[in-house]
Amino acid sequence: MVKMHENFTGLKEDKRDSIINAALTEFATKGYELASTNEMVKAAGISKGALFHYFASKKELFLFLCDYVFKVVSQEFYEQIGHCDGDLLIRYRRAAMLKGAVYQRYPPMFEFIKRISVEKSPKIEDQLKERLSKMMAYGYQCLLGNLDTSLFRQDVPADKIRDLTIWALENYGNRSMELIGDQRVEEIDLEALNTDFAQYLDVLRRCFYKQ
Amino acid sequence: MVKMHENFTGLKEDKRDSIINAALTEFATKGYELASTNEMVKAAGISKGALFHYFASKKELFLFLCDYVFKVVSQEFYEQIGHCDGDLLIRYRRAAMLKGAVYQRYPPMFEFIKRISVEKSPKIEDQLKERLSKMMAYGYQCLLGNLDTSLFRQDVPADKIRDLTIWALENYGNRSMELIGDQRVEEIDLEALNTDFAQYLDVLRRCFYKQ
DNA sequence: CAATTACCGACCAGGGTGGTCAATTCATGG
DNA sequence: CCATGAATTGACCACCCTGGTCGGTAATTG
Repeated sequence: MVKMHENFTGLKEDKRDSIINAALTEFATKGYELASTNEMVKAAGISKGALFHYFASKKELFLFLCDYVFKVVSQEFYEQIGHCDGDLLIRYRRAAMLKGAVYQRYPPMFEFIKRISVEKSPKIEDQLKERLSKMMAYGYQCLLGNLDTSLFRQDVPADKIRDLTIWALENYGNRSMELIGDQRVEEIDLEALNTDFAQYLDVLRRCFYKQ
Repeated sequence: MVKMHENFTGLKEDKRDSIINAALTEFATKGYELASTNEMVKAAGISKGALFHYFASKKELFLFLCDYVFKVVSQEFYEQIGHCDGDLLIRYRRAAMLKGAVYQRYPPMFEFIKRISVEKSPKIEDQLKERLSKMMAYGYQCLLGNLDTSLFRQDVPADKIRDLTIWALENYGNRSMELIGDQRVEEIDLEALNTDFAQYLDVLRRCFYKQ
């Protein structure tokens, strides 16, 4: 009898992904306590027995997903942005592209992250908090560390410009996600999305940066 | 036997509010289907029988809350903003104050609205959608109708400035809500909150408006 | 071929669901 | 003071879903 996780990590990629995505979706939409393993196996197209063959318990599955998500986001996202450029807007454009790539493979991942960052179930609280704070600190550092604020216009505080930029673009990102949320992955018009995004970036550059 | 709602609307104000807030919170955190009437009565400090003495069913309670929330938001919020001034930033500052006032009386109200705008339960879908779209249209018109875009700088598109402003401030609002979410109502430092907010508004005015 | 592993799904006890209703408390007016 | 009717209670209902088990079958391996 091998360790349980090895049963799972040895699975074929598409099956593994479908289980991961089903579980992420369920946890993301209902939260830890109310998420149903029955719904997960139904959505993933496997049996109940199989799921508990891979993971000893719901809790173990959840924590595995956390670790997995954090690993993916760190490798595919944070590490690709970090310190690549001091220009906040360039960094953010890069972030948007990378986010799209992750989204294509694991659509529910960001919803999952959003959910677990407000999760309050005592059964997993401690272990989750620990993982989250590590993750947040790393993300914050990669996205906002080492910023070249000398690019900003100098007649207003740089930190305010930074905050407003992040907030506006975060909201823009969420709206885009919602808009494309219904469509199938193939039929998303990435071209149009990018030019639209570029226009907003251009406005921000004009208004917030030195001319 | 009077009509059920009249039983409820005739209640003493504090009792009524505590029931409303308990129900709003429960629906906001779990969504329609998973919200538990048992939890509501526990949080409101009334008996199960009392709740179903006021409302014939969970569904009727939910729809009552929708109507109630829409009435409050329309009267206390939208109508106080509408067309008061063409300046987007002035309008938004006013909106923030009003939001605070509503929040003091019904803390979970905005969470409830956020939740029902993504609610998908088929049992209430039609009736909810109808109410929501009416509400959205009215809110949009009051907040963004009749804007004086000639105040904006003219070298970038006015609609982009409007969008970015709204997004940034919306996010700012959410963060403030989260920050004060833990504190009790009395010990919130409104002074500090307002000056902080004013600083961000000032930056936006400097960067996005004609000088 | 046997042996081992991967997987299935009916099944379990326990707990939560929206809603009911006989019984009790309360308020009011005579 | 009681009589009356309304407000309120909470134990109770049948039902559904829960996380997890386990005897069995199918597939893989040596």
